[in-house]
Amino acid sequence: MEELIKILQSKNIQPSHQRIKILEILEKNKGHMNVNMIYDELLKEIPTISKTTVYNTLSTFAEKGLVHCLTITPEEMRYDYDTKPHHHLLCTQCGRIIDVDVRCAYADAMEIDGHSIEEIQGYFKGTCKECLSRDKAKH
Amino acid sequence: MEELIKILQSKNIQPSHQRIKILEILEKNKGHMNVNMIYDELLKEIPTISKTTVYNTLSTFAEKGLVHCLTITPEEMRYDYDTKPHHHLLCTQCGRIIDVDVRCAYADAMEIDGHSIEEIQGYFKGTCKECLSRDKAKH
DNA sequence: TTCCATAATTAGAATTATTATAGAATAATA
DNA sequence: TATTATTCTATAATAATTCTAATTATGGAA
Repeated sequence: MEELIKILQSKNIQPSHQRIKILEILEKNKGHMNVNMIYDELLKEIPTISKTTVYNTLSTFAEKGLVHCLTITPEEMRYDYDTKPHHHLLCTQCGRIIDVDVRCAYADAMEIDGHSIEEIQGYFKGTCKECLSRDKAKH
Repeated sequence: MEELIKILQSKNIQPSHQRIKILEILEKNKGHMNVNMIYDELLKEIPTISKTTVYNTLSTFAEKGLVHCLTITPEEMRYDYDTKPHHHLLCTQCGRIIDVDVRCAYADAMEIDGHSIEEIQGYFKGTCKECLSRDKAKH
């Protein structure tokens, strides 16, 4: 709790009740949640929470570098609390988004072809190993 | 014209009037068009074209491997007629999506961490060199 | 050519993520 | 306490995409 507040303050974000709870959810469910997942979790603790607040808070978090926005699934935004450079696999069978630790030559590059780089997004579409072995078991 | 038909047939796509015109537009405007850009171009030639047809056709093209879908701009899908592996830069200033020819170690990989890979998407967010030099000129 | 079956196209409605807006609640400050 | 700024909420607006049902085009067979 105290730690969460410190994290917010270190990023110049005023630690409101809602923001602390949203950060807490991101800490717990290290994953790639979308707004609805976060909203549903929040409802358990703050029944009056508004979805707009979730959107606003996540925008603020993204601006201040507390989360990364993932545009992987075309229909919705995902939020990644892990801001270290890494890639993702979107499993086309089970729909999960899985971290992939690739050694990307451009991970720390500041420019490429004369363009300046602020952010790298890399992801794969395919079938995750769990789905692969489940498929195999069927034969 | 004949060539466009051959391209469609080689991918097992029936060459209808609409599909040929859409392919023609993709050939001409090698870029990363969204549905509205394609739709607006089409209107000049087929005033009765339906936006649903554009969506359906592009889905078909993507299924058959004629185009790649780019989920870079969060608000809309982009379609890339260049299906050779390459990356993209989204310029946060002018909004353009620019091809970036990176030598990615995973470009031809079939699997990673035990997951099987069907598709790779890599892109950068930053400022393109044109915007950079325009900014410099101002000082 | 004419008929038939199938696939493609169309228009409009439905869905859904996200943003905009404006008022209410809360916190900060003096 | 009074004032002010910030945050939060509910609702409406926007816009991309999908769904649906009816219409039209297409290719093959008689």
